[in-house]
Amino acid sequence: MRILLVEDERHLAEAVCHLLKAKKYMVDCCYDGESGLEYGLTGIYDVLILDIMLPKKNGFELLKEIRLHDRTTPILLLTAKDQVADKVYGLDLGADDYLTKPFSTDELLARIRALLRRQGKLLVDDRLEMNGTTLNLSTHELMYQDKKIQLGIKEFNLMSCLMHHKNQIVTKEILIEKVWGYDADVDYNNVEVYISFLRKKLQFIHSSLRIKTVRGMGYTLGGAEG
Amino acid sequence: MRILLVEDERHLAEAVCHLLKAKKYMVDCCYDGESGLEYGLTGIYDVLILDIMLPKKNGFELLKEIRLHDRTTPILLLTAKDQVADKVYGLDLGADDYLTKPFSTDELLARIRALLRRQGKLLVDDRLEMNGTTLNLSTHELMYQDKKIQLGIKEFNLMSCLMHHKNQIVTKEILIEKVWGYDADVDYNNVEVYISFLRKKLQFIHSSLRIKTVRGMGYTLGGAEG
DNA sequence: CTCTCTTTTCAGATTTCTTTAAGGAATCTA
DNA sequence: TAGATTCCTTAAAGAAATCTGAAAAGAGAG
Repeated sequence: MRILLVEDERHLAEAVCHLLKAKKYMVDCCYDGESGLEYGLTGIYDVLILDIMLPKKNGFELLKEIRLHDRTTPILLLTAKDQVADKVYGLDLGADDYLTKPFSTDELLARIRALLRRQGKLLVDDRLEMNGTTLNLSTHELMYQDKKIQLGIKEFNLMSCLMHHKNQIVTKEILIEKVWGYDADVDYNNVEVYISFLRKKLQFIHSSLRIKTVRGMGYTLGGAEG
Repeated sequence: MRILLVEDERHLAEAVCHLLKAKKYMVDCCYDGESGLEYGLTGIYDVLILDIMLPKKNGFELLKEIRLHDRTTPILLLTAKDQVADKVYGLDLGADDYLTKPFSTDELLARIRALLRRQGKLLVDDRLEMNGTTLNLSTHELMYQDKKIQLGIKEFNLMSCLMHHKNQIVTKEILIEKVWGYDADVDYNNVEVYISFLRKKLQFIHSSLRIKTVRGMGYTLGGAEG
């Protein structure tokens, strides 16, 4: 799987590039619209990620020109926050999806997987694993040895967040942001309820993972002993 | 299976279109090179059938431009007479096969089947199999042991899509794209209704397959246990 | 045109997920 | 240890997605 990233903010580009490579994608990165067009037209990419605000040629122009010649490669747009108009315009021009900055890494990866899946392409690294317990990112099944159980969407997001931060403390604020969204107004008790659900399901499949609570701080996912 | 036919002789186009539909292919038809290009580049077709003599943009140009962006979709050329030069030129440009007019219907169908088979889109004997349940791709019959039942075209496309993605989740968006077409504006409920039809038919033949719903995501086809 | 089969639409029933609420347990503080 | 705080768990209300039967609309054959 080869991905083209066109993004002029070096920091962000670097970070995303690193993230994608860690997920076993091959990534090329451009920092302006002109070179983006050049690379984009080669047709060798499985997904294109385009920022809207770009030097030399903005994301819309880029998108338009690429779509003149290539209607199929999935394109993901990155827009600044709250620019709904941009979103609509971009989708009209032929983008397949969009993501507003700032975005979470999970969100980005999920969108990429969705685009690839829609194309019927094989996914790379489609599961998270920890101590023998596996979370299938496309079916949302949690599995340990031969037992598995289906997670709901909230349970799934919670679990994947914990697994991404294995052995680290994850605060309830962070969990709320990942599971309910950036500006959600949700009681802490909701997190507690879902943690409870997850613990039950982990137990059900006899997983060796434990969600430990760190009073006043949050939770950490770890093995049975620690 | 979706086929694009680009042919300006209305009579012939009509006839071929009718023939293919009778064979349960989904067929779209264009009458000139420009719209042919537009449709051809969508990438949703399993086979492209291009006439050489076309208004606005002839078959060779069309072929060339399509092959710039899509090297895999099988292309069958229709040439006027026994123009060996045309044949060679066409194959050089990336066509997969050619047929000289006039041709027999059987001949056309055989070429199409051959192209599809070469792509691995059809199994050797024209059927998809899973856990003892088989879907006959040419008669559209669903069979388990000695019981069988006829599927309609929509039911069939749905079923084959699920069988192609066995044990994976298939979203309603994807099903709509595959069954109703890429730009179809179809309510989710339609998918639900047809899933319901299929479940009834699977039950009728006592198949061991089950269509499991993954709430908020889509469906997956699996064995009885789940 | 009529009949039949397919497809779509609609609406109520059903299932599953989410949130709220409350009592009890655990942990901390003074 | 008493009292305060935080967390756990369960039950039940509320919301949303899905299922499904039936009717309406459409398409094709004769």
